[in-house]
This record gives sequence, structure tokens and C-alpha cells, in this order.
Amino acid sequence: MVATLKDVAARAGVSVKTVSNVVNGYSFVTEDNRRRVQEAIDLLGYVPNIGARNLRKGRTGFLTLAVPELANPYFAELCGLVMNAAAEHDWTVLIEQTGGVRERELTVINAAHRSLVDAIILSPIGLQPTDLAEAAPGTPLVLLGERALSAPVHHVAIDNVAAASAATRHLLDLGHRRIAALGDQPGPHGTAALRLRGYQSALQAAGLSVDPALIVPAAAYSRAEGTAAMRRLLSLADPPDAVFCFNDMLAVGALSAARDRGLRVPEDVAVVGFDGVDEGNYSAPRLTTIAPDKAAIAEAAVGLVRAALQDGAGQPQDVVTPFTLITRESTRSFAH
Amino acid sequence: MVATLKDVAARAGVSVKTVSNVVNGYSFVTEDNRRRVQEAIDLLGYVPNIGARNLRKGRTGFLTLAVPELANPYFAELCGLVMNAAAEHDWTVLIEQTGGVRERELTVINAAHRSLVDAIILSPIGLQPTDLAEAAPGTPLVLLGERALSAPVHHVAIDNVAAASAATRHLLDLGHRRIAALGDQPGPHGTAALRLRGYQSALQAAGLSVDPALIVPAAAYSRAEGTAAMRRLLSLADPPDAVFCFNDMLAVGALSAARDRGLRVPEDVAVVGFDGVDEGNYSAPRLTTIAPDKAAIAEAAVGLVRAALQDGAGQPQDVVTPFTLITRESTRSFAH
DNA sequence: GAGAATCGTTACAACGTTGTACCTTGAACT
DNA sequence: AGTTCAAGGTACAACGTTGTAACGATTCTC
Repeated sequence: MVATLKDVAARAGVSVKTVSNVVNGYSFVTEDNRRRVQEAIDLLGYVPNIGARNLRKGRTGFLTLAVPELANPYFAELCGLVMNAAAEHDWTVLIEQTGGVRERELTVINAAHRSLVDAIILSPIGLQPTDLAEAAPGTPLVLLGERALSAPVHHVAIDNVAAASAATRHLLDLGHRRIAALGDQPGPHGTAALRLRGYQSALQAAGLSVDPALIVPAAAYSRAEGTAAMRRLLSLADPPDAVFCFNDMLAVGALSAARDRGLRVPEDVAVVGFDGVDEGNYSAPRLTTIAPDKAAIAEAAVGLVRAALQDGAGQPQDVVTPFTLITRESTRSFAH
Repeated sequence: MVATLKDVAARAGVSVKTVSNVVNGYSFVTEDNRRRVQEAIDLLGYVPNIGARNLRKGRTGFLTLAVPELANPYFAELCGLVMNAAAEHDWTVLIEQTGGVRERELTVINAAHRSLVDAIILSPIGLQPTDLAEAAPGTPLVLLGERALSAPVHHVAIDNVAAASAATRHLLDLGHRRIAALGDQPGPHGTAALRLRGYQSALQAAGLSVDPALIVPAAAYSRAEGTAAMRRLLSLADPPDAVFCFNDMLAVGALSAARDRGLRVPEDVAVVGFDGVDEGNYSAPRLTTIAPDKAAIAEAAVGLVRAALQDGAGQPQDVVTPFTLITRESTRSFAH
């Protein structure tokens, strides 16, 4: 059905290898042959069989990019950027959704499509440090946004502690004293733990104590969870005057909950998010947020993959990418 | 480096084919051999080479899903659902971004990774009806959300005209008379044309004339374009009292523009969106929208692929999936 | 003008897998 | 005892591609 090199060769009256040489731009082919082969290719609509090529060459031209969920715009945006960065080096990206479930993350790093991809980029959530021993040897692995694992693996991330601290300090600078942290999650190794640490250190640096009642968990980093968690905060006897949300989805949900209670943001309660998604620039009020340089993360991840494939297994790199605090209406107009 | 069937066979003391039989659960293998092979597999960490298997079997287990942009949550949500639906039938989805550019859509349908995928699901934007002649023969093609092409290709979509008409009628029922359409795009075959037709027919059915000044274009279906277009509308000498946006991103942008002008939604101007993305449930005010049943679209698309691969090239199917009008605050509290 | 160097092309093997055909073994029938 | 039969296993070829080695043809060198 589909044309192969053999078909093209037969039509052009040359050997299979000569066609292959034309396709790959190799070595020396007479102008005459090159033209005849090209005509045959166009005529038959020949397209190389990538699987066969991979089989022969060893390199596949594919990368796995595993994220918790595409429905989260942070990851959707990130996927798009990684795809672009990868395309610059002729890689195609195979996106997987893990749902943040440890078991599926394990599948990604130790087996799934191993023979089909040159490397794996994973944004882990449920993964435990010891799990990395299961990683497929020989396939470079780059972890995104997760530093606490601190295992000998390539990492790309912002400084989560510093970023969370900056967000909290921003609220402190505006005069807020009863600042909540929304989005805590179990486990000492997750992103939540790092952001919580940054939050706590900023409070302590300001001479404030940390009130456990103001640290609320979120089962998932979704808008719905943000709303639910914010409702709990607003129902406290002594509710917060500001909330640092561990991601923008939670923050959007929190804004919605505040609005439902008839509270003004930022006058009654200020809100800071984390992720810098486009959506936050259109919420009401517009969302102050920590914006990681997503393009830099994508570039760095692909760069690490390239380096790992060239040099073999060198020292695991730890790339720290920049972030900025974008102040918008959800905190800005507060006057103390 | 990576273990192959041969390595496993050597270790287990059986032939390569017997190992293959164990891996695939085929035919008759003694319990003893099966156990020994399994042990060798576990020990060596054997994983089948998918490329080689594809080469041998013809079927690849991959689908291409090409969407304009992952950053648009409608497509991000849709991708997630298609991936889930595909996973039920052991397919892995290869996501491509076309940017809505005709040339890249053409690449998708006629060449890219053709040999690597069993079928192609495309959400077209720039594609012209005649372009479908370029589609790779032998690889089933399913188009999403696009009916006007009306070529002999599988289609899955809601009834865009009816949906747009329902949205407009909703505004009419609420008493609005000066209703704008936001998001027009050139070309007689695009989604925009269908939604515009539905808008017009609803107006005419109500005995109203269509004011061309109230039909504003949008270069892209993004929040930023929605804001820009809404500004133009609000600057008219005789501005609209309601706006039907051709997608939710435009609507979110429009809400932002209205807010910047100090207008109340829906009291001063009502807004309806299209896509039913989660974000619209958290905007201020919450967005009334046409919500296509995205899960149904995903299921239908994968179902069509399955049918096409089983029956060969049968009659192209035209699947119409349901939608609902979700009324929320951006229109609801209007009293006329 | 004989040998060497270069260009252009080709046959062959191999990548890892599975379908086909065949072989072996033992048991169940006449 | 001879025949049939099925289960269990194997060897081989093939999928489409490219690297290697080798070959024929031309040109260059002294």
C-alpha cells in the first residue's frame, strides 16, 4: 500500500541504497540519478518508515514528556514550549499524562516506550527518591520542577523555596500579617514541601510565627480544590487577610470562593498565585503570581537531553531557571 | 545495552520465538518454560522494542492527534480525553501542534510520521476542502469540529450552526436586541463561518436585521484577541448590549475588556462563550457558554478510527455529538 | 600506459520482532 | 505394533531501513 524504498528504486531504475542515499543527502550521487530518484519519490509519495529507520540507526528522534495533566494550563503551556524546543533539534515529543500517580510515573521512567524514545523528561509528583533506582538505564532522564528528590538525576527547576519566599514577602511588604498557605500536600519531597518551606522562612524572617491553622491542604492543584480550601480558610474564626496559593489554579478557585462570600480582593483578602499562566492575566481581579520562565525550562530540559546523549552518562546537571514575581490587581491596590 | 529477545532466550535456554510466544501470551508453552522465560525477562528487565514490532506487524499502536494549540484549554482538555479513549484500545497518542497553519496541517495529513501511526485525528483550521486530496491514502483520517469541508472524510463535530443559534436565541430570549458576534474569521469553510451562520439565522428568525458593524473579526481565538475585539465593539457609537463570542478564550478576554471600561456583566453587556472550558466556571462573572460534550467527541473519534481500521475504507461517517447551553452569571441575572 | 586514487553504485547483512512451516515428542487410537 | 494426532518447540524469512565492504568506471599521476 505505502511506497517503500524498494518501490522507488524499481521505478527509478537504481538500487535501494542509492535511493536511501538521495533521501539522506549522503555521499556522491550523479545529478541524473538524483533527479530520477526525486521524481520517483514525488510520484509515489514516498515517506521513510520511521520505525525501520530507528531500528537500524538506534536513535529514534522521539522524546517522552510526561506531565501530571494537560488540563492544567501550566503543563499545557509547558508542553507546547518543550515541543517547540525539541523540534529545533528534530525531535518529536511523545506526551504522557501521569495524573501525578506514582505508579504511572514509575511506568514512564522504567519501561513505557523505552525502545521508542531517546530520552525521558518527567514532571514528577508522586515519585519517591528511591524510585529513581528503577529508571531505565541508558535512557537519559530529566526531571522538571522537582529538586527535593536530590538523587543523581538531571534536574531543571526554579528555586521553589526562594520563589515561595518572595511571594510571601511581597504580601508582608504590603502590610499583611495573617497570611495563609493554600495547597499543602503530604510527603517531604514534593513541590508543596518546598513552597511551604519558603513560606515559613519568609514569615520567620519577618519575626512572625507560623499558624498551622492557616496551612490548608489541597488534594489536587485544581480550581475546584482551590475553592474548597479557600472556603475552609474563610470559615475560620480568625480568617487570613492574604493567601499564598501554591499554584494559579488554586488561586483562581480561591478568587471564586472569595467572590461568593462577597469579599473584595485585595482589600479584604489578597491572593497570590504560582505558575504565571495566561489565565491569571484575565481573572477578576488579575492575579499576582510567581511566573517561572517556562521557555527557559523547556530549553534547558532539551539542552540537558542533548548533552546527555552526546557525552554519555556524565555528571547529573542541576539547572536553576529564573522566575519573576508579577504583581497585579489581586495584591497591588492594597494600601495599608 | 538494552536486553532483546535474543538475550532473554539465551538466558532461559529456549528459542527466541518461544520467548516471543510468552511475551505475547501465544499458543502452547509448558509451565516450566513460561516460568523460566519470565524469570529471565524480569532479571534482564526486558522490554519489547516497539519499533521492531511495528515493522513486523504493520500496526503501530500510535495515533496522531493534531490540534492548533495546547495553550488553548479546550484543546488541552480534548487531548486528555482522546488520550484516555485511545488508551482503552491500547493506542498511544502522538500530539502535534499545527498553530492552525494550513501548511502544517497539510504536513500532518499527508506525511508526518505516516509510517508511525495507524490513523490521524485532526482538528483543522487552515485546511481547504481541496487539500484533503493530499491526505495519505491508507491512513484513516478523522476531522474534528469541522463540518463545512464536507469532503468524503470522517467527521466528528457538534452542530455548530444549531449551537450558535441556540446561544444567540438565549440572548434574544433575555431581551437583548443589539447582539454582537465576536470572532469572525475569513474563509467560507471554517468554524467561524458556521457559528456566524447560526448567529445570523437566530437573529433573522426573531425578525431582526444583521448589523455588519456588530460582527467583529479575531485573528486568533485567544484571550488577548478577545480583549482587543471587545474594545472595538465598546467603542462603537451604538455599542451592543450583548456579545456572542465564538469561543471561551475570546469571551474571557471580552469580560476583561468590559471590566476595564467599568461595565457590568451582564447588566450593561451580556456575554456568551463557546467551548465549555473549566475556566469559564471560575471567571467573574461565571461564563454562560455552549459546552460540547468533549468526552463524546473523543470517544467518537477513536471509535471511527477503530471502525476504519477494521472495515477498511468504508463510507465516511459523519458523527454529530451533543452540546448543551450552560447558563451562568454572564447572562443569567439579566432582567429585562 | 600502468598503477593509484577517486567517484558512483551496488549487494549484503543487520537492527528486533513475529508469522509460517516444519520438526520432535509422547500419547491415544486402531 | 503401526498409525494418527496434538502439543510444544524450533529455524527461517521477512518487515524497511542503513552501514559496510566491495565492485566497476573514470580520472589522475608519474
